[in-house]
Amino acid sequence: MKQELAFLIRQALQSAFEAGTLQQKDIPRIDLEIPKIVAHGDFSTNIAMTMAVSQKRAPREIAKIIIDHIEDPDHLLSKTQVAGPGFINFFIALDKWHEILKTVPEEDTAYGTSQVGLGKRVQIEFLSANPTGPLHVGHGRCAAVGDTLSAVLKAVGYEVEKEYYVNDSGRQIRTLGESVFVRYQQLLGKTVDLSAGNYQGSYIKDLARILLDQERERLLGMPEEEAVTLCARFAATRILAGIREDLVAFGVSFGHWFSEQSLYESGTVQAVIQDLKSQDIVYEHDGALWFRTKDFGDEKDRVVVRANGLTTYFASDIAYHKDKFERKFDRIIDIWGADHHGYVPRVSASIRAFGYDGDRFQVLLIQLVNLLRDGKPVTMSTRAGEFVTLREVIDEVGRDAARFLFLLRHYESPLDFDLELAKKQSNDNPVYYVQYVHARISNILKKAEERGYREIDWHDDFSRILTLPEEIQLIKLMARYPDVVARSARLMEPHRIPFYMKELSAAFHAYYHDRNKHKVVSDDAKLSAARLYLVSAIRIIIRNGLALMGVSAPESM
RNA sequence: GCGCCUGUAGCUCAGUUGGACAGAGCAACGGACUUCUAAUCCGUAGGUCGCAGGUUCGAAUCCUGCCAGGCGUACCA
Repeated sequence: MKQELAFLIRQALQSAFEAGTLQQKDIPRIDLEIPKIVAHGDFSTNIAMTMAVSQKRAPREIAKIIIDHIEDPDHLLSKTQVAGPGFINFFIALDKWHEILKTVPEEDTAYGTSQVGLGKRVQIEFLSANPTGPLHVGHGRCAAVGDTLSAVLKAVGYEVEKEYYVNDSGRQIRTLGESVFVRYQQLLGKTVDLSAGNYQGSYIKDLARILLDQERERLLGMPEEEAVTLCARFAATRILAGIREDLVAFGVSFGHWFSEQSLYESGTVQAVIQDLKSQDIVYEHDGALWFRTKDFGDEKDRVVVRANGLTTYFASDIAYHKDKFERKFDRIIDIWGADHHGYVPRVSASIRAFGYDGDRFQVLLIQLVNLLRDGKPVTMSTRAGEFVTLREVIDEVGRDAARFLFLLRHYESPLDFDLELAKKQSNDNPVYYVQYVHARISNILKKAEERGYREIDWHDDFSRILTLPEEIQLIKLMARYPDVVARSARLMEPHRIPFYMKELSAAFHAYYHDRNKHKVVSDDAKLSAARLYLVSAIRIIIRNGLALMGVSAPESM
């Protein structure tokens, strides 16, 4: 509809140019927005004002000329007007809105989807929590945002691949192994203590106990190095399995799990370093091997191989991102916690150093979650073992509420997550407000079915029946949904979905509530059919939107 | 010090790429259940959009400088 209107305006400009009523210029970009005030029409454009300078004429004059040149063979518009300093307001003909209502149940689960992604392949890597401890609340936000963004991108026609990068190599894994080995020895009566750098959480003890059951005292007879390696591998595998279970409970699935260790085992990291050497992108200094990231936009050069011969985390990340590009994605999106933001320039630099198009790579930085309990901050640290797990949150608050709450904020804003509040609020939580719409409509449809109304097909009479301002308002809101999804995808802002859902829900609840004025199922069969069609369409959008968020749509509550 | 993010109603937050008188939920106050489910609805009240300049027809939005908070600034991951 917006596109149709933009097309009409473009044609009007063209014909004004040809008629000489406006000076021939390039046709500018046409911005159409939905005015806040109903009296300002369904769409509004500031085109006349932006053209005022180049045309050297008053905006209102230009607006008038454009309107005079608009040809509208399909009768899309019912009214146009020049307003304020030079806005052109457009009023869409009523039956055009009804045409959109008609399409909602026809398109059903596809309503809201589009093809703007053109089938391009996008890879989205998110969460990627180290397998050194269970997922905690902060991870929940990344998981919810990443998963919903994936769904949104898929809805607008991208081919989306979700990936989890498993940091199963390096020092933190070794530390994990050491921690477990200490606990294991303690269980066997040895007097060894955890060092400050070790993982303190009680889950380490649990892992040691399971290990003891499996291996008995076998590890004591091994060289320590070997025992720690065994502990590390055992623990990481076990923890990763737990993470997968938590993600199942949270409703998040990944198409690919990419192991950091595999980059070493296949020799990829070493090959990449050789490659860098031959291209003179790295140099030696103080015994270490440095990447010339500064030449590619980073503030300074970065170490790839330390003086002690060990590679840095950056080394495998270079190899990893090179691998991503070699997998020929059109777009590569990384979602990281904001505490990693200093890392962005060096990864981007490494990508450009290989000659890849840096614009195809984007990083979304999710601001951190501040966990509160009764308004007081709870400090979280995986290492110190002080954290609230995602699993606990799912169990206490529920998956639907948790996902909704995580999405209800722009990802660039820090999020205060108060556990007690989340539980207390569970009754006036926005997620129930939206789900309640689905339940209410489901109930109406059930009742209607008892009275003989089955699947209702569109009838052209409906556009003459559904004419109450509230009904038109609802239809206009429904018509906006595909735009909301497209916009959410383009800006990579999943929070737009729940905000829209709340708005649509509010409009429905208000409509539903005034049952004296417009009860859906009444004695008037035609009217009932039309309104049943309307509410069915609303239910479809609620269901589709909740699906994008990974939130269930209950039949009853 | 430098870099990234944030600052909008008492609280939690939106704000359609610079538009018309700044919006919602919660909290406060006053109302609505003989129902297609009140997990709902209607109304009242509440703002110097952190501060100060600048850009222009027009700024919460863009630029500059301050102020405040968070995060980062390793041959850690």
